[in-house]
Amino acid sequence: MSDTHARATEAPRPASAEDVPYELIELLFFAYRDFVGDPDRILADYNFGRAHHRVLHFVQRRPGLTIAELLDILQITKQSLNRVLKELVETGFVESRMGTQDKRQRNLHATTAGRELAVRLAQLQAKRINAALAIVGPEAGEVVARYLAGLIDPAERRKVLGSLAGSD
Amino acid sequence: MSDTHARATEAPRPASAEDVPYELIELLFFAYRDFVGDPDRILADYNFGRAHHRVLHFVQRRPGLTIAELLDILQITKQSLNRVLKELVETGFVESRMGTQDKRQRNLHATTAGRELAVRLAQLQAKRINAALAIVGPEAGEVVARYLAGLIDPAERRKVLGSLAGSD
DNA sequence: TTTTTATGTCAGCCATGTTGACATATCTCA
DNA sequence: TGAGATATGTCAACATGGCTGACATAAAAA
Repeated sequence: MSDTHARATEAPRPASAEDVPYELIELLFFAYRDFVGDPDRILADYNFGRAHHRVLHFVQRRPGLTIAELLDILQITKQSLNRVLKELVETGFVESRMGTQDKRQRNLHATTAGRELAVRLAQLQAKRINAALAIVGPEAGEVVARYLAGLIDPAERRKVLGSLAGSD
Repeated sequence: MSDTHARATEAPRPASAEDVPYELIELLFFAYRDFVGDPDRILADYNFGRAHHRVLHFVQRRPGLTIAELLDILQITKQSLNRVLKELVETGFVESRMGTQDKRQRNLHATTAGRELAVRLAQLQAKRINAALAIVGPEAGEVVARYLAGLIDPAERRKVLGSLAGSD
């Protein structure tokens, strides 16, 4: 892909003038748009939005998660988190228990209802993911996972991958 | 991965109870989060947000795009689009010309400044994408592209893929 | 005991999505 | 030609989910 079509009279390489993978950039946009679109419709029935979904998802996947850990995952402010978390607790989808070791901390858990909703949403997304996998071939899962991991900030990557493996 | 560990006494399959690819679901979240994070910092210097970026990007990639086509791509309302588009036009990054065939239409074009900004942002994202590609191996690009295409709504897919090819 | 840490909360702002209503110019069709 | 459909623009109001800054409390740590 580098020197395939030598351009007439040009410098060794204009840094990265035009090896921009526009196709992947746009596919990522379209794919993500539809990927998060599925749950949105269901969440609307509960008067929840995407923010609620993200919180519920990670609480369900990482039982006992603390507020600080959740903030680190979502990379939003505690005020933003609190708004949706409070609603999830008040409506009985998430439980917030005082930490046993450190009583300042809160350990978050999905309730039965929370678990059910989270799983329902995850299955919806799974359907789409597995359909895509069926098109490309199942061996693509591994490749795509490593590719997506490669898109994560290098500084974050180790931590994220560790938390993925741990909760699996 | 299907029947590897046969479960003792269970029905043929509970529909899709637990073959949920949580790893991919979460990787998609983290990857997209960081992928759109890069441009955000630059856009802030221009008092632009993500919405401006998306508009500028597609206008630059599809010169002469009409309002209706852009709305179809972004899947937002014309009021939402108009707010950011107006700003892009007023600040000289996008030009809106009356259609030649159909004078009701507007054909959108990036100005020189608009093109420069769009390319700069695309190169930033390209850096990340190419870094990920370098990790997985260049042959992954093809696989990932087909996978991401598979995530797009089937009803939309043909149209989207057509527009990608056309603008390449 | 003082300080730091983990969390909660109030108040207000901003960006970007939404709906609904309505205006204008232009095109199309009977 | 005249009626209706179409493409766009715009006003107003509202919802969601980010943000900053300030301040409060309880518990841990120094």
